[in-house]
Amino acid sequence: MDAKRRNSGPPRGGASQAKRGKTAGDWEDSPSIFEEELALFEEADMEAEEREGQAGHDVIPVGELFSADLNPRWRRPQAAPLNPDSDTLVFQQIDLDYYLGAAVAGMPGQSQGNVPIIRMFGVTDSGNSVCCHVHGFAPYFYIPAPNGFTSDHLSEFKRELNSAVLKDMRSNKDNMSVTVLAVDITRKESMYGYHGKRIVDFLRITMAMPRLIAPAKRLLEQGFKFGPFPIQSFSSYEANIDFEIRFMVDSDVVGCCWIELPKGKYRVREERKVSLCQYEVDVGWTQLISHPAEGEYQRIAPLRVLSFDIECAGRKGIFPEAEKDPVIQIASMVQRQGEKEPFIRTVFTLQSCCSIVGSQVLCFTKESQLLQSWAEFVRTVDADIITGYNIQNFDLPYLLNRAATLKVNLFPYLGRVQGIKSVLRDSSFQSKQMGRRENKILNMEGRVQFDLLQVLLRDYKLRSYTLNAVSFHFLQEQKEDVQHSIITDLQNGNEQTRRRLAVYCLKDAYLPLRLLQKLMCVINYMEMARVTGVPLTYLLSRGQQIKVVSQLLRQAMKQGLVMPVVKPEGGEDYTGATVIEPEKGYYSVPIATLDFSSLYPSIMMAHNLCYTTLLQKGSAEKLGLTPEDFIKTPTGDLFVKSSVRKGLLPDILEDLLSARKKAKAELKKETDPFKKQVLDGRQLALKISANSVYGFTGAQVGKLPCLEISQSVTGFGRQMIEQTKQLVESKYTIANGYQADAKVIYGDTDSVMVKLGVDTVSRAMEVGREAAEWVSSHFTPPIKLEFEKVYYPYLLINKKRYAGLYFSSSADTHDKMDCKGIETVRRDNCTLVANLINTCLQTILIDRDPQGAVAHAKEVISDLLCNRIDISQLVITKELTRTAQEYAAKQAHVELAERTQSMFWRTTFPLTPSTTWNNSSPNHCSASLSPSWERAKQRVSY
DNA sequence: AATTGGGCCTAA
DNA sequence: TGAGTTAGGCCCAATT
Repeated sequence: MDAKRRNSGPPRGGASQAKRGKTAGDWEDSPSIFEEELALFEEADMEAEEREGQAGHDVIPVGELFSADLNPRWRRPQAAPLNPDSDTLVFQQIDLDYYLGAAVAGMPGQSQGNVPIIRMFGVTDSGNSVCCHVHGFAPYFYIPAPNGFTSDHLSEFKRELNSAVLKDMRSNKDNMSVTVLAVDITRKESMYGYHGKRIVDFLRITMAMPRLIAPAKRLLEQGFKFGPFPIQSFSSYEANIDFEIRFMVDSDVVGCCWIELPKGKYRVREERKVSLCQYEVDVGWTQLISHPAEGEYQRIAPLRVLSFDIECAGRKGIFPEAEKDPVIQIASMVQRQGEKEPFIRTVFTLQSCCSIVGSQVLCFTKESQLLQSWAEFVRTVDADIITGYNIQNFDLPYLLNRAATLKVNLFPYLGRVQGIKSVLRDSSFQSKQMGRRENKILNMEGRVQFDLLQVLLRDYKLRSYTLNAVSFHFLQEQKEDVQHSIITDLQNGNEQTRRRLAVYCLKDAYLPLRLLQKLMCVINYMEMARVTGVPLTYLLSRGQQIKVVSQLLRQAMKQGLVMPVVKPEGGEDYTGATVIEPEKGYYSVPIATLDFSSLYPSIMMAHNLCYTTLLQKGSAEKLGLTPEDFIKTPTGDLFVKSSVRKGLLPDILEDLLSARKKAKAELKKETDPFKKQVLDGRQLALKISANSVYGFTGAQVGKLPCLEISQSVTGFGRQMIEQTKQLVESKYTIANGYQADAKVIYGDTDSVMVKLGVDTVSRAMEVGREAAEWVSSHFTPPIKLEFEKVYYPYLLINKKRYAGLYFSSSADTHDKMDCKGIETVRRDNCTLVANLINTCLQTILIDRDPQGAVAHAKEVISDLLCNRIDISQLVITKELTRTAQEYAAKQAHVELAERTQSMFWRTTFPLTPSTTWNNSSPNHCSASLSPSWERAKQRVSY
């Protein structure tokens, strides 16, 4: 009955409370700033509550019972009555999926059997949640109509295909009789290749369910016979489009856009609600209005973001297992998007726990009740976005497995649809960009899982991805200091030690929120969803390709073009960019850098490179085109000019880049910091999207590879960088009256580094600007060479490896020391190496003292060899996951000894001028490793 | 002792 | 079922 006793924590009182917690054990070292922060929330809350007239919420109930009304803040604001005849419903859609269900009377579409129904979840301006069932949209795809096909053949085709699909089904558990809903003749054109605007008949085949598309496509491909036509194989178009994307493209809905349901055009569900949302409505797919993200529709609804963290009582030295080790605490924080601080801060604990000012502590005697109550809490709070750190692969799976072990049957319903169980699945995701990645997947209909770790892994290259390291890196803040090994001891202590643990747990729930805010993740992802038109969830669960496909389909639809399905066949790699042979060395003169901005997108625009403009073999002759109608790219591929037909890809790129220009201009004018963030997120999304179009065409295992485009792009790029070098070196010469002969000392892909022969940074900037403008005039717009920066001095070590002081904003002071490709920016070296090289580079570039750099390096090496450096402090290599850490720790000794010295001798010093370092015996270091080093190596070699 | 291929990570 | 591209440095280990 211990935990049933009402908790007797000290009365709320800010600092005194915090101090009291500190005396509880010897792990306490410094005062916790975080606790003071929490206390500040409390004060703000009290003021808010006085205004709102609510009861205080810092009561600490202890026991077994749980009520969803424990805290009035948990529930969403009361939803005003909605009358579909007189009220328009407007909400921001944040998640979109589909399900198969019985048709709803009065809604368009099939009425027999199960039909696909699109489901949109969202939030209104007043913070009420919405579940919107969209009816009447069915999946479809195209095939070219066979020769001689007329509308008389439609019904026979349909009947034959329908029976073929039915026969093909192994089981027909839905007892379907109609698989093919409709076949229509429609005038379309394939987007692949230019064939003289040959608009031909296509059959648009509408199926009853998305999963019937693939078999229908396969049957038509394998050879299909109907009516008087001979057996033939049909290629298919747009048969590989996700149903959600299909719907969004066709209805002009983009990710996270605002949706309006006009009065009189929708129905409200009262009794037959299936969701937990406040409003649940039905609408026909053609009745909804989708607002483009412009003007007032750029805004973001007050979404509820829930961040949580769990603690488990593991056994000594063993990673917790859900089958054996209990969940002892769950901390949750809920924040409205756009607000500065979380308005719900709560921790559920197993056994009693002293109060924590600024947060609500709920104690439970039974773990199963803790779990069930937390699930109830999630459903009550009705979060739109769920975040945390590694929740996808740890916290959520652990909770689910634990709940299953304890048979907490009401736990695994975490989504917004009643009766849908949240189930764990394994998935592996593989791409060249991110390698092979094993992930757990949990369905939570209507809530977006936004695991901060996944976001960071995708968007940031960091040395370490622990929450602690990440928080320090971005927030200059760290976790509460609690070692993993003592968590179980804290739990088994008393209500004070559990309080210590709860503060730690709360902070781990709080930090992801802070990071989300600092990095503007939600805003940036929403803007990406809006720009590319895919649902928010796709951005974290899918790759780059789907974003381009979504844009391509939208653009193609406007012009009556359809996208073929191509079977992936890996072929030869094609040639990429040129890297100009570097004139390695140290330059104590200003080096100007000229860059082609958005090189690949601008090449595609300038030369009208696209699927729709590609002239395949023999096409030019067949179509009777004259040489004025098309161009030949450096790789020998032919594309028609925009005067014949403007390409889709150039159109998309122009839209993206002009939208970016607009966003940047608005950004400059905007004063509201929140709107500024949105605009900045948008311009970033637009830039990234423009740059990924090229990659999409070159993705050989992709949705629509076209190597003619990608190799032409790189071909033009190679030609351009070469031409730029020649232009600059031919104009800026002594013969032409300049101070010296200019020399391009290096260049990579889209940039050239030029030694102009001037002595000052400001002069280099002037000449650089002028040169860039002059060179630009030799290229087709929008191709543009821009002056970007001056390096002074500049150390050019090798291809893709250099460092220099970066001057851009001012000619008097450098903005930063810029390092490319060197150990300082690589994550496969220990920090000792990175720091050492960084110091050496600073000494060389800022102090201009190469001997000083050598002296420093010698000193560190000697410290190393004489064991004056504590090796255990230097262990940082790859810490990509929690489990990788052990391995990294074991490897570090060896890496430290071996990499440091070999890297030293070979890379840095031969290039520093007038170095006297003895380079004659590169094995010197390893030969003189001390016995203790040898022993250390012995210990870790296995 | 030099060469080669794989792994890793970065530049653009 | 779905995964953007190539160029290139440097370390390591195996091979000649």
